Amino acid sequence: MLSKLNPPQREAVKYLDGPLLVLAGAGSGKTRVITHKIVHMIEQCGYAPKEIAAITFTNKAAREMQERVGQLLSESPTLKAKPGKGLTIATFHSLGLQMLRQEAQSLGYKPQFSILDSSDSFKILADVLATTDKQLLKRTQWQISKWKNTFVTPDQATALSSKTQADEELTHAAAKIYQLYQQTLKAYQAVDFDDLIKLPVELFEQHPETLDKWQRKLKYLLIDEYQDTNTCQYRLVRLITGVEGRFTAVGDDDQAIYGWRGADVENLRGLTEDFPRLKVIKLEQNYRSTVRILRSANHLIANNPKLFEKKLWSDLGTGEQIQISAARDEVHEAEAVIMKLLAHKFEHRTRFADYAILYRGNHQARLFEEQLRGHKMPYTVSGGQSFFDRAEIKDLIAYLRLIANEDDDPAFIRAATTPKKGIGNTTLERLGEYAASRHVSLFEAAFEGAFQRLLGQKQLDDLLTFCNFINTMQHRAPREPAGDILNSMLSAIKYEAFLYDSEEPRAAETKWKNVMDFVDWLSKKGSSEEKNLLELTQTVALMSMLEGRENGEPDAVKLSTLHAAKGLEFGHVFLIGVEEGILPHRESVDNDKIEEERRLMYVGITRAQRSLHISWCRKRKRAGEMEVCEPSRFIAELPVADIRHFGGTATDPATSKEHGKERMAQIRAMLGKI
DNA sequence: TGGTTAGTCGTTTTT
DNA sequence: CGACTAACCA
Repeated sequence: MLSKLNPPQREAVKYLDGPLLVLAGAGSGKTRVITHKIVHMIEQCGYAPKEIAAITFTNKAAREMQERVGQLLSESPTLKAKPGKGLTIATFHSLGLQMLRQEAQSLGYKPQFSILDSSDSFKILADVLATTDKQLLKRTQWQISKWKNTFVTPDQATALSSKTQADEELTHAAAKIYQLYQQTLKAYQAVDFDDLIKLPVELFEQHPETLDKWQRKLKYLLIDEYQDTNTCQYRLVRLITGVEGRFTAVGDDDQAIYGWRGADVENLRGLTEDFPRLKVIKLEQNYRSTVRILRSANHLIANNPKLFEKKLWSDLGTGEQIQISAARDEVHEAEAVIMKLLAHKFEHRTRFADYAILYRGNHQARLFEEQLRGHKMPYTVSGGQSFFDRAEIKDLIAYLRLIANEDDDPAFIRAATTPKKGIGNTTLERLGEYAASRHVSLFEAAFEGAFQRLLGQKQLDDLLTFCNFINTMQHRAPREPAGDILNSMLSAIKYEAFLYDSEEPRAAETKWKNVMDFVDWLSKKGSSEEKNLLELTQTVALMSMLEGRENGEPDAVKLSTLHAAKGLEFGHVFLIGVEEGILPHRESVDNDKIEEERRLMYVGITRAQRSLHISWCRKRKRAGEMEVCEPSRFIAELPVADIRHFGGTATDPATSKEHGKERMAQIRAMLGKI
């Protein structure tokens, strides 16, 4: 097995004498190192699968790694009998969830606590702050998250704020809100994403015996995308792997693109200080891209200060020049890119799946989706939570959350009111007031006689019908298959009829299809992992549907944000909207975040194996108004010899129209022949 | 209580 | 331009 690796890769796989940091440039085979190391440890070094945990950054990466390890294990001649069962391959968040679920009691939570996504916690904050000021709410949310990730308690936050002057009042207010927010979460028996990492850390620091238990359980950690680790996650790693540092961290400082989420590249440097015995291995051979693509990437990233010196090289041939096209506006850009893609596909006899269209912000996908649909081309959009953000899915999840955890008031409110079932604002307001005065959940309050006397007969009947329904589901959930319960729940609440009542037929149809997809996916997951509905509910909060749907469309053009594309590779990449204000994003330009934007561009470029097309618009519609755009400064940072402009450059707009037309006609003619 | 309508508001990236 | 909200009627 090791013969398939190059010398530094092999060294990284075999090294188990102490903490190891693998600095792996883009496309240098870092996943390969992790997967082979896992198998090597099981096969050659006597590790049991359940003693190893590999931590990835996204669910997608986790699933991919799971597959690759499974593949390697099944090929292994010595391990025929032993499957990789018990092996942990998970994101930080789902590992945290696993720990939290088992240790919930010692933190004052029940095991079936709810997990809130950022929009849930946003709503809670809006409630607590009693404001609709989005800016303020966003800032507060960000501040609280930052406090959580640096282990500042509400009390400490209050003390801290008195030292500063400028936004003392603001910070002080935020500290107060922080406290209320935490109390609210506890009352709902809910945790937010930050808590999933933070609470295990606190637990381990306060209960050495629990830490000891987990240290003995997880003997070795492999961490992917280490440059994206935040301080909290790093602390968790240090706790689990102990002073000996039983871990391999794999990362690339040039691909650090999650600084805004609290990830700190300093954690990479911190490793060398915290673990003096740290061994560093560099992987510098790129197995992915042509020389031109790689040279462009290197040339660009050379404008950033270096943390670790490394020189990536490739022997995959020079390859084509990088094409840089200017489009008249964003509609033309989408049109031109799709045309170009079709022509390219025809010319090179490739598959749809060989192409990716990458962009900075999710909304940029829309026009391209329209074009792709118009041309009947198969495509998939990856962009994280979009599926779970859909109203119809959130509706169902609200029911699931309430069934699993009756203290979850936000879920109660959503489920009680969608679809409408005669429970209106007045009823809920009274219920809320009563529940608050008695310090119980909405669900519990509904059953109390003192409250029931406050309602009219019809209101009470409607409310109790709903609560009794939830009660029934709570009893059935642990016993029956997830799929059965979901289906009977859907018919009980008449969800399909509700959709067709309140939507256009077409919209209702797609929504209902989404619901059915969701149900299918959950029931499959339930039976394959032998989990009941209650257990599934928590994991659902951490999933993005992407993985469930990807299987459906084997040969499709991939649309993805640059963030979501990290770790993936594509034969041919279109990098779109490469303009000032978008690729170095407006907000980042002011805030000293240019370097991270450059790394984002770097990530985009290095996704490409064979060809790269960059496009930008001379004009773009923004909030209904046409706005003049400039090409991104990053385009000027590419090596001149490796790029070729189409449709003119920033300083040379004259040729654009003629050339564009000519090129378009060419492409149309070519397509006509098919 | 629930649906409709006329205004307002604002667009990074994700677990 | 479109998504989301707050006041307004049935």
